[in-house]
Amino acid sequence: MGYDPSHTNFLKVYVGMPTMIPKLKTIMEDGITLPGLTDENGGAVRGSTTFQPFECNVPYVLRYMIDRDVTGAGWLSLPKGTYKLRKSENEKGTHCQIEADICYNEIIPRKPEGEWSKVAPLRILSFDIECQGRKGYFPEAEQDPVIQIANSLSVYGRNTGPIVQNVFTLKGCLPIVGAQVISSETEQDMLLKWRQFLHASDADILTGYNVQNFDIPYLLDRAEAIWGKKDPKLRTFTQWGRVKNAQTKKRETMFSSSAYGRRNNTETTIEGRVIFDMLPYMQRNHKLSSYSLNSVCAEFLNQQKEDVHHSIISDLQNGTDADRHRLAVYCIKDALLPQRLMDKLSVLINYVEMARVTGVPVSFLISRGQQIKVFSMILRKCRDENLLVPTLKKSGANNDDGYEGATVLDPIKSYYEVPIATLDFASLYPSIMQAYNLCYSTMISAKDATKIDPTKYKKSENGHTFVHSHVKKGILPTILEELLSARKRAKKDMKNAPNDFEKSVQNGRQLALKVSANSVYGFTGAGVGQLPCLPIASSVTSYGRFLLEKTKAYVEEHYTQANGYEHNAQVVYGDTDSVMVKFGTTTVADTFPLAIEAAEKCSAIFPDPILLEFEKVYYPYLLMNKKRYAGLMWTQKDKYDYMDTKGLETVRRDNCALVRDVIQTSLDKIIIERDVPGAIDYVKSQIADLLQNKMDISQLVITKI
DNA sequence: ATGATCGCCTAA
DNA sequence: TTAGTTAGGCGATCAT
Ligand SMILES: Nc1ccn([C@H]2C[C@H](O)[C@@H](COP(=O)(O)OP(=O)(O)OP(=O)(O)O)O2)c(=O)n1
Repeated sequence: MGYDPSHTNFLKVYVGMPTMIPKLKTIMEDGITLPGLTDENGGAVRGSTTFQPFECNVPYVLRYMIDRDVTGAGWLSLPKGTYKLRKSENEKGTHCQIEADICYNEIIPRKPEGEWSKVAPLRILSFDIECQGRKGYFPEAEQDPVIQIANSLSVYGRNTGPIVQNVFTLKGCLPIVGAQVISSETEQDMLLKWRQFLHASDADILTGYNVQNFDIPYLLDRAEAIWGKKDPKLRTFTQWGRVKNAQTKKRETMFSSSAYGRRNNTETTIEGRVIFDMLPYMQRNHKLSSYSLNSVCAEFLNQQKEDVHHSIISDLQNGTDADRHRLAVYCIKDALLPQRLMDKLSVLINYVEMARVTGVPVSFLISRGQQIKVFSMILRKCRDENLLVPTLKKSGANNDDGYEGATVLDPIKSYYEVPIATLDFASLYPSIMQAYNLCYSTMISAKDATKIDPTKYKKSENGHTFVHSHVKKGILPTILEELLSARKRAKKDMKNAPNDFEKSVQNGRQLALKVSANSVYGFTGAGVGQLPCLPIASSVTSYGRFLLEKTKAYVEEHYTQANGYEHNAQVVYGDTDSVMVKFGTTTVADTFPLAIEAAEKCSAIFPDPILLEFEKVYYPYLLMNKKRYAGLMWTQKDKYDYMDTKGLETVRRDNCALVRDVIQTSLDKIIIERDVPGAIDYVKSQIADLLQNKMDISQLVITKI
């Protein structure tokens, strides 16, 4: 399917969902407004109340075909309404801008399941460049030219592998089996030929490994260096997109979040093509000790790549056609691998789902964080319900001292050689928000509460008041319903996965949706954010603390000898939403029925959809400290699943290999073989070896970023 | 010597 | 319009 560039030009839409809000809709009887959405709670009411409706031209709406045809996100279409227009003057004339929150997410009807890839056969171009000279980023230097560009073009949803593989080389190169070799005598010629190929390939998605921060900017900077800013050839070269005459532009951005860390990125805009770099994808979605393409491929593709050390690249380039052939083979491999990773890990399918559920363009899923997703969902729902979302004032030093979080029960540290059952709330915080209808749109002030019928609201554990869902169902609970049902689908797919690898892919998908659901709660507690509302966040955690305490008390009071059970149950540990219970039973089989019953009985005393689940038994169980334990995990009566380790050195990445290995081996001895003396002997012998310098130094290396 | 604080990473 | 949340262990470093 060809791409019609006219779609990328300006599209006429109404833009809405203003952030400058004259007055919030009053939805309660008795004239009570909902402070969660008014200026009372920090919302800024700015601007006048009367503005004319108008139309405007919005560029970039259809920038990405993947969002136009597949996710439906990326639209700015909003209902006709009254919005504020901000005018500014400059030498070119009057410039108009709408003061509006962009609703990214008009959902387009989805094609039947499984057919979308036929509807939009996305073309993926994976590429890699090779530079001569020093390792590093020196595009201006004479001696550091781009010497090769390898490409692999494939069509998503067709399991045919790459439909085109080629390599552009500077100077001659021997033919390569399965790939086209296009040689140039000058770097300029090579770059222009590559740019021509890019257009011919008409890729929807550009991928590679670290292309975002290296290959793409290097090509652009290099082009500028060899042609100079003024040369029309530079203008030609940088037209990579689908809009005629549009230059590819890059800019430096900074992104820092506690989850993803601090990152400096180069963001490049190519009209009509999404840059989807596999390196940041890997860093965000997989916890690894090394993110080199080599180790990632070893892990996920069971494939090693031949490495050409950068110090000999120059010699090879200056050598014969056969030498350059060796380089090219290596380069092609590097271009192919990211695309294969993408395929194997179902990256696009999973990200398209996430984009659809949350209503943000796919590109945001790599370049932005959780806030934009939640905000986008809020805007979407609010638009449906005719609610307005305020723009809060830039809150300088807002809520300095945070709020109280979850309880972690004091562990009774021990090595338990009896079964310990784990009872766990399913999606605790999201289900709390649903059960108690916690939302911006349902919160009322204490003063207002006195004015209405007490059957209509409930005070949370820490004193904030929310109306019941029969009065007004909250926005956030509705959003959570959707997220959790998406997660349920993912969990089902995980259960039905044909093999372990597919299972782990589905597990990643399921976990990503879980994090997004938990981020709805996190969003309300994010002091630096678009719409913080600490009363909601702290109510959620206070309910959580309450539920955990109740559960512990119920189990310990109910499962007693006085009530006719063989032993008194004891909660030995618990964290946020789980309790570890020693029922006093000695076999896994005896523990199951008790645990199942306990979970059911507890669930019954809590409102829907709060659900306490019996998930697993640990037997044996080594409880070291808060957030540090290990145990053999049983989800079925007859055989254990694997050893589950939490918080111990073996699952941390800030240790040297020796520490990890020694602890892993001793844990194996203690928990699987149940040989404590053996473990002690082993550790002693290892220490002796260490003190006598018998250890390999590589075992002691701590790798830091 | 010893307790407070910081950096890092993880559990939830 | 950059950035979900709190709790908490453990080793290193600082302040006394
Ligand atoms: N990244 C996370 C993980 C957890 N939590 C909070 C909200 C969760 O509801 C609660 C319990 O976390 P769990 O890891 O047990 O996960 P859930 O209960 O949400 O899901 P499930 O137990 O169904 O896997 O802790 C959070 O805010 N952010």
